[in-house]
Amino acid sequence: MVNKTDTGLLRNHIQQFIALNDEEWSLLATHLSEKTIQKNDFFAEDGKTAKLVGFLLEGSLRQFYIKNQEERTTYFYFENHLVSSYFSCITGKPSALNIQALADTRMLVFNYDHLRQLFKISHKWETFARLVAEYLALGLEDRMVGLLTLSPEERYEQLLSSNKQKIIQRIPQQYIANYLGITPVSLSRIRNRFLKK
Amino acid sequence: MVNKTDTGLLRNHIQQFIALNDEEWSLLATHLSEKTIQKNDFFAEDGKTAKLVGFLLEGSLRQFYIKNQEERTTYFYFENHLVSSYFSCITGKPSALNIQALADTRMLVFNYDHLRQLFKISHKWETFARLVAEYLALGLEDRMVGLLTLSPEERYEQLLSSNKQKIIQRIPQQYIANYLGITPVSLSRIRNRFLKK
DNA sequence: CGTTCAGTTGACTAAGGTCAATTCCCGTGG
DNA sequence: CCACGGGAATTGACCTTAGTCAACTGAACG
Repeated sequence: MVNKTDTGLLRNHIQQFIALNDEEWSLLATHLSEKTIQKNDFFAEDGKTAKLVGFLLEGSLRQFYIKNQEERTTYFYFENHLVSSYFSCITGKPSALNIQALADTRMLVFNYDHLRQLFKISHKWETFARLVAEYLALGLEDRMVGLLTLSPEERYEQLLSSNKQKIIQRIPQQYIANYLGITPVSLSRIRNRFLKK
Repeated sequence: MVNKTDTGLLRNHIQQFIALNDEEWSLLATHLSEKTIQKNDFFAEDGKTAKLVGFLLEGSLRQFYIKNQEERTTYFYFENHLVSSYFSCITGKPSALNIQALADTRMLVFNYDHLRQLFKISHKWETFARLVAEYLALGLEDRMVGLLTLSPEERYEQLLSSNKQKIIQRIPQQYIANYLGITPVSLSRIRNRFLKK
């Protein structure tokens, strides 16, 4: 059911945060399973409590909130990254956000509650959880500062020159606009202005 | 030098995150000292590596970035809260932000490196560090979603109806405007529109 | 070929930014 | 007690840019 190549990718990913021997790794590895999501189906949905953490093997996902019937995209996920409705997992409350597959998607999944057990009994897994939270906070800070200090046009230019080329290459323009906090129409104009420079 | 009432406040604050017995507490308590900062002086400064974590006893501080010679306020600190240039502490790199006293300020301080030692040897302090990071990430997510989904006017209304009354009451309007991502002139107009409703 | 949906373009509107003048508030010194 | 100075906040005039709505284009697909 779960193949060794895939679990190896996840292990490598986690080992960017902490060093693991086989025994420590098996604490999580024995609880992995595989999950596929069809394009446009949801990994997490507004109002539902999310329990699963995923590790993306193939495909991509889009994370968004809904405010006044409008979507606001906050994140894109690609291969080799962990995916979760983080705040629902750690608080146990219903998710306020949606995570939807932009393409047919394959992932390894485990239950966050199991991870929670692990970091109660294992200092090392607790360290992992800390580092993930710190990593997340760093990313959020970055995004917040961008929204606070840059105009939509500057945010687009920053995206172009960032290491997030995957977003430019693989995400439809309307979602990129949404991610930048503007309408698709405005993004089109910004691109137009930008070409003329 | 450090009085028991003050350290008690910090212990209470930390115990909102984790339970501590006297021995565990003393691991940190023995490394506390007091620090005062005059109004307009800095607790952390752009370009300098920050090592200290503070616990605010009296006063208030403002945290801001500087982009194109303009300040962008991201946070206000009040009594009974931890203060630090978090990302400088955890990464060891120079701080990108400034933390400046808005009034004469008194705090307890300890060195982040000491805390880092603690969570290497103590699972419980590691848990504390995780919970702080999670708390921070939650707050940042909230702020980011606000910037992405609300207009400046809506952000101001949200601030009014939030549990952040201290900001309204104690922070000069120009800094509030900056925190909302707008100019003082615009905030003044928004307030004016708001009164007429 | 049509159908559909993403992206572009045009005309108009709304809201915040900019710059400058004015008012308000508060503390200081005569 | 009043006059003055300085900083914060307000107000007015004008500018810039994103939003809205609608029409149009173009590529993908059956």
